[in-house]
Amino acid sequence: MDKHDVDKIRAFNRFYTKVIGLLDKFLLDSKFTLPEVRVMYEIYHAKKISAKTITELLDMDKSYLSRVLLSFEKKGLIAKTSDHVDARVQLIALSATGAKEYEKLNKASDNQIADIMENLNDQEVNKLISHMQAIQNILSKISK
Amino acid sequence: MDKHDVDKIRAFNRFYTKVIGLLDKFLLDSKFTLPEVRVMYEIYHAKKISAKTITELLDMDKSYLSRVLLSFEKKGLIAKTSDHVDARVQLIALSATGAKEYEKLNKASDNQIADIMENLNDQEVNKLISHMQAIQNILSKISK
DNA sequence: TAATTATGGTTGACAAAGTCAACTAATTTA
DNA sequence: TAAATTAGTTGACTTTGTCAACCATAATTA
Repeated sequence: MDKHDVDKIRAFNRFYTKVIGLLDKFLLDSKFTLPEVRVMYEIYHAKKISAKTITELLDMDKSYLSRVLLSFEKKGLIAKTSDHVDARVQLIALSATGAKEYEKLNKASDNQIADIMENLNDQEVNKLISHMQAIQNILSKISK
Repeated sequence: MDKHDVDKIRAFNRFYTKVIGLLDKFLLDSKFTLPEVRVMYEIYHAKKISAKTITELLDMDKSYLSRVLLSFEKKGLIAKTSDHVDARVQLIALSATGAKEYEKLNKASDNQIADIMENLNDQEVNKLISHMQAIQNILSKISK
């Protein structure tokens, strides 16, 4: 792989770092921080999940996560039930309130994306998505 | 733009957030922090640049940048010269030491990318890059 | 099976990253 | 030329993230 290729990949990384930063910035107006939103996402989609699994999925420090979860508990957003098989493990789930909050956030985030993509026509959107999927396909070979 | 499209875009964003996180993590082993490296990048490529411009390019708080630059100055990595036209402006450039440090970092970063991409064959690399460029093309219409 | 080691999670103490507002000095604008 | 703006610095602060010690439970092994 030559230097030129590397440069192009790094250029894309810088470019996309900004894109993500732009999108994330908007979340800052919500009641939740970025890592909080990510944690909520994982809980919401797993329905029931251990703290350990979340740290693995998000590559997040367990002490940090513990505090995030504590704050969720105080706000009544999650419920913990202990695992029958392993008493060390606590299974976390969103409460009804938590799920509602998450869905609200999620919808706002969807709208933000849709708003931004307004500037593209259908063909461009289709192409964009297929390029994204192609990248995921190629790169998913690597992380294995 | 329908919900399905939005989902796919957001999935890619999550995916690529992890990719970038993985690549960035490696920089943490260097003498510099992530924002420091980004600032060095801008100074290196502009050769001479004002703090203002850096804040715009990186969307960075000016007070934060000011401290980063201070730390660079203490380490002898940059030199400031005042602008002849506007005495409020200080033009920042990397010192010889600073440029050398940056190049070292940059090379290490290049190697990291090259290492990772080892797992792909030439065709995959070419496709990856062309997908990346296509995305940049499409999305650059938006940020305008 | 008793002692040791490993694991999930919490806590305290801290470091890094980022923000906000007030300020100085220079520059523009009215 | 007085008022408003701008580039950059500083102080005080919050948020984000890390590290190590610790507790309780579980798994391993002697």
